[in-house]
Amino acid sequence: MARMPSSSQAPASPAAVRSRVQPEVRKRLLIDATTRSIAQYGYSGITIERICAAGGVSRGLINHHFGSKDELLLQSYKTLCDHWTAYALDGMKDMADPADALRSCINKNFDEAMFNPQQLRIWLGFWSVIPKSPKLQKLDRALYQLDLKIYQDVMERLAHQKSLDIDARAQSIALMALIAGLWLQAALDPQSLSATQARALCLNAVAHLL
Amino acid sequence: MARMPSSSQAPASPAAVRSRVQPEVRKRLLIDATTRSIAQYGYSGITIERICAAGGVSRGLINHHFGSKDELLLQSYKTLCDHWTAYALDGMKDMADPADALRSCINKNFDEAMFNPQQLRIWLGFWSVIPKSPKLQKLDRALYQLDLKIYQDVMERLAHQKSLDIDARAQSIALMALIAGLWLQAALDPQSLSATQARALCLNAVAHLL
Amino acid sequence: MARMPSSSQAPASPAAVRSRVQPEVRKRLLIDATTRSIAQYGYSGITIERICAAGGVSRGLINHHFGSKDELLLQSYKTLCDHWTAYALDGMKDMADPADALRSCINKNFDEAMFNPQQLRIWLGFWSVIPKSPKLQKLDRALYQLDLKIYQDVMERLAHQKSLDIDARAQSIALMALIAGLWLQAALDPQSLSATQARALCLNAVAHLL
Amino acid sequence: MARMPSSSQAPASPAAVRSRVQPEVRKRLLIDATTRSIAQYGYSGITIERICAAGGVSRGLINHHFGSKDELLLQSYKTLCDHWTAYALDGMKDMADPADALRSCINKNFDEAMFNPQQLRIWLGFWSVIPKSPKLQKLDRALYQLDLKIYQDVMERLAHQKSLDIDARAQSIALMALIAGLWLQAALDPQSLSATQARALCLNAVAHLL
DNA sequence: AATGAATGAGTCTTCATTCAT
DNA sequence: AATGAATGAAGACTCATTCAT
Repeated sequence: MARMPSSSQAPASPAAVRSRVQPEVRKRLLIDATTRSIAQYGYSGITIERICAAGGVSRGLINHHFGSKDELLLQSYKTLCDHWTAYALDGMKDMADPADALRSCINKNFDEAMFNPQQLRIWLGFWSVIPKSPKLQKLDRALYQLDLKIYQDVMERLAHQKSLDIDARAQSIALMALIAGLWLQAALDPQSLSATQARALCLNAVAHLL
Repeated sequence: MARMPSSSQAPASPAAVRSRVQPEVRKRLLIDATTRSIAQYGYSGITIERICAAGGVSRGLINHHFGSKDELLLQSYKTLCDHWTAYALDGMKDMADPADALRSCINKNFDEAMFNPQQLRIWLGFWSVIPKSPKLQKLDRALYQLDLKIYQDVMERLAHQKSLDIDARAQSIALMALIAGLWLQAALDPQSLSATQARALCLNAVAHLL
Repeated sequence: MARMPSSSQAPASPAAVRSRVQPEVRKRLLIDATTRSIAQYGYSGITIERICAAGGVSRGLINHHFGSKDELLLQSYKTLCDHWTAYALDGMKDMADPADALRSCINKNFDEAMFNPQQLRIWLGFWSVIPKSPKLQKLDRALYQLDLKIYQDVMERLAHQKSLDIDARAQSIALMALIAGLWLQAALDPQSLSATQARALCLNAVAHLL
Repeated sequence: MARMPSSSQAPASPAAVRSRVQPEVRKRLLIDATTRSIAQYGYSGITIERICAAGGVSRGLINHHFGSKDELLLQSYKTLCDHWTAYALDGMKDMADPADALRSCINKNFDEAMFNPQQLRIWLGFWSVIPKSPKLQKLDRALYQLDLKIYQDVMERLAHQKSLDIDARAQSIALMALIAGLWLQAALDPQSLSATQARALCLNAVAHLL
C-alpha cells in the first residue's frame, strides 16, 4: 500500500561532503525537506535556510534547482497533490463494488499517513496562501475537480445499483466538505478529534448509500 | 440584524492632524484595520505599515497601544471570535422552536456578512497560524466548544421534541465540520460554491431532524 | 566662489546615538555619503553597508528614505548634475565680456574642486551605468543640452563681437568633447595630465575666438 | 548528399556533445563572448553564467581556462587593446604622406567597426573599472602611450614637412582627448552625435596641420 | 578538456521594534 | 497619545568559485 508522506530521514551527514546526485533526486529531496519543514515550523516559519538545513544541503541549492523559493513551494504543492491523487486512486480500479470503493475512499482520508497533525498542517499551510497565488489556486482547483469526479462516479454507481434517486454531485461536494472540515479541525486541535471518530462521522453521512 | 464585519470607515481625518482619541477607540480602529488588511493582503501579507495605513494612523501606534504585532493579532482574533459568538447567539434565545433555532444557526453561516471570500479568508488566515500559537489555539478551542455546545443543545431539544434517538454531540461535530469545510472551499475557490448551495447542503444534512 | 563637492566630513560619532534630523538633511547626508563612497570604492564597489557606514547611519536608513539603492543613486546623480549646473552658471551673468565668460567656463572645469581624481571618478562611475539606465540617461541628456546651450551662447556672442563666421554649435560640441576627454584621461591616469596642462589645451583650442 | 571526406574539422556539433578543442581556441571564444556580453548587458551586468551562455559553453569553463573572472576580463581588455593597436597601425607604414596618415588615423576612430554604441560601451565599461584595477591601469597606460607616440610622430613629420612650429605632443594629447570625448558622448547618447559629425570635428581640429 | 551540481559569502530588501520629539 | 525617523536582525537572491564526474 502506498505510504503518502515519504517524509524520510534527517540529513544524516554533517554536509561536509559535497555529495553529487542527479538533479531530479535533489529536487525530490528538497521538496521533501520543504514539506517536512512546513510540518515543523508552520508555513510562515519556513525559510530557505531551514529547508536546506532539513535537507542537509547548502543554502544556495534551492535557487540552483528551483530558481526561487516560490517555485519550490509551487512544486512542493504540486507533488503533494500528485501524491494524494495517486494515493486516492490507488486500489479503486479493482473494486467491483461501489460501496467498497466509497468506503475505501473515505478510509484513506483518515488513515495514519494522512490524518495526523503534521500532515494536516502541511495542507493547512498551503491552503492559507492559495487565495493569494493564482498558480497554487490552479493546482488546487484541479485537485478538487479530480476528487469530486471520483466521488461523484462512485456515488452514481451506488445510486444506480440501489435504485436510489440522489444528487450525486451535491452529495459529493458535501462529503468532501465534511472531510475537509474534519481535517481542518484536526489540524487546529488534534486532541478534539480522533481518526476513528472522524471516519465514523463520514461513514454515517453516507450511510443511506451503503 | 447584526452586521458581522464592522469594517467601517476610512481614516476620515486629513491625517495631518494629530488627533488624540480614547485608547479604546484607537484599539478598535486598529483591530478593524487589521482584519481589513488580512482580507486585502492575505494573512502573510500584512505588515505594521499596511495596517496603520489602512487605519489612517502612524506606524508607531500599534506598538504604542498593543506592545507588539502579535498582541494586535491576538486581540484581533479575539474580537473576531467574540463578534461571531455574539452574532451566532443573537436571536437564539427568542426562538421557542428548536427547529427554527437550528435553521437560524445554519443560515447565519451563509449570509452575506459571513459567507464572502474576504471574510472567509480572514478566518483561513488565522487558522493557518493557530497550530503555531498556543494563545490563538486557546481562543479557537474556546470558540469551538462554545459553538459545539450551542449546536448540541439545539439538537438535543430537537431530539427530545421529536423523540429521536440521536448522538447530538456527534451530529453537531459533523455539522460544524461540514460548515467549516464549506467555508474553506469557498475561501479557496469562491466560484465553486454559492451561498445558496452551501446552505442547502447543510440543511439537507440535518433534514432528518427538521 | 562656489565649492562644488560638498563632500564633507566623516561620521564623527560612533553611531551609538540615535540622532534624529529632518528627512531632507538625512537625504543630503546620504547622497553625500554615496558620492564619497563612489570616489573611495568605485561605482561597482559601493554597497548599502558601505554608504551607510560612510554616513554614520544604520543599514536600514537608505530604504527608509529612498526606497531602494537605485533611487538613491539616481538622486545622487541628479544632485551631482544640479551642483554642476549651479556651479557652471555661477558668475556667468555678471560677465559682460563673452571672452571672460568662456575663459571662466573653461577654468571651472579644471579647478581643484572638479579636476581631481576622486571627483572625476565619480562622474566616470555614473557614466558607465548611464547606457543601461533610462532614468540616468535622461538626466545626463538634460545636463548635456544645458551645458551645450551655455557654451553655444557664449560663442555666438563672441563671434558676433569679433565678426567671426563660425559654427558655434559645432565648436561647442567639440570643446565639450575635449573637456570630457581630458576629464576621462585624468580619471584613468591622473599622473598623465595636470590641471594646468589640461586647461591650456582647452584655451588653445578656442584661441582663435579669444 | 555526398559526405565530404572528413578533414578532421572541428565538429560544430549540436552542442550536446562535449566538444574538446584547443585551449587557445577556447580562450578566444570566451574572450569574444565576454566583449559581446559587455555590449549586451553592460559591464556591471556580465556574469560568468551569461558569458558562458553567450559562448555556448558550460559554467565551469571560465575558471578552468582563466582561473578567475578577473583574469578573463583582464585578458579581454588586453585583446581589445591589441586589436585596436593592430588596427590603428594597420596601413600606416605604407603612407608616405603624413597628412594621409593623420587623416587615416582619425578616420579609423569613426568607422563603423569602432564608432557604434555597442563597441563604445565596451570601452566605457572597461574604463569605469580601470581606476580600481592596477593591472587594467597598466594596460590602459601602455595603450595610451603607444597611441600618443603614433599621433606625435605623424604630427612631427607634418610640422617638419610644412615648417610649422607646433607642440606635437600637446596637440596629440588634445586630439586624443577630443576623440575620447566624442566616443564617450556617443556611448552615453548615440543619438546626439553622428560618425560623420564627429569625424568632421576632429579633422577641423587639426585643419591647420593638413 | 568539459560539465554542471554544490557551496557560501555577499548584497539588497523587508519589517517589527525602539525612541526622540 | 501620537508621529515617523532610526535601528538592525532576518530573509531571499546573486554569483564567483570549487570540484566530482
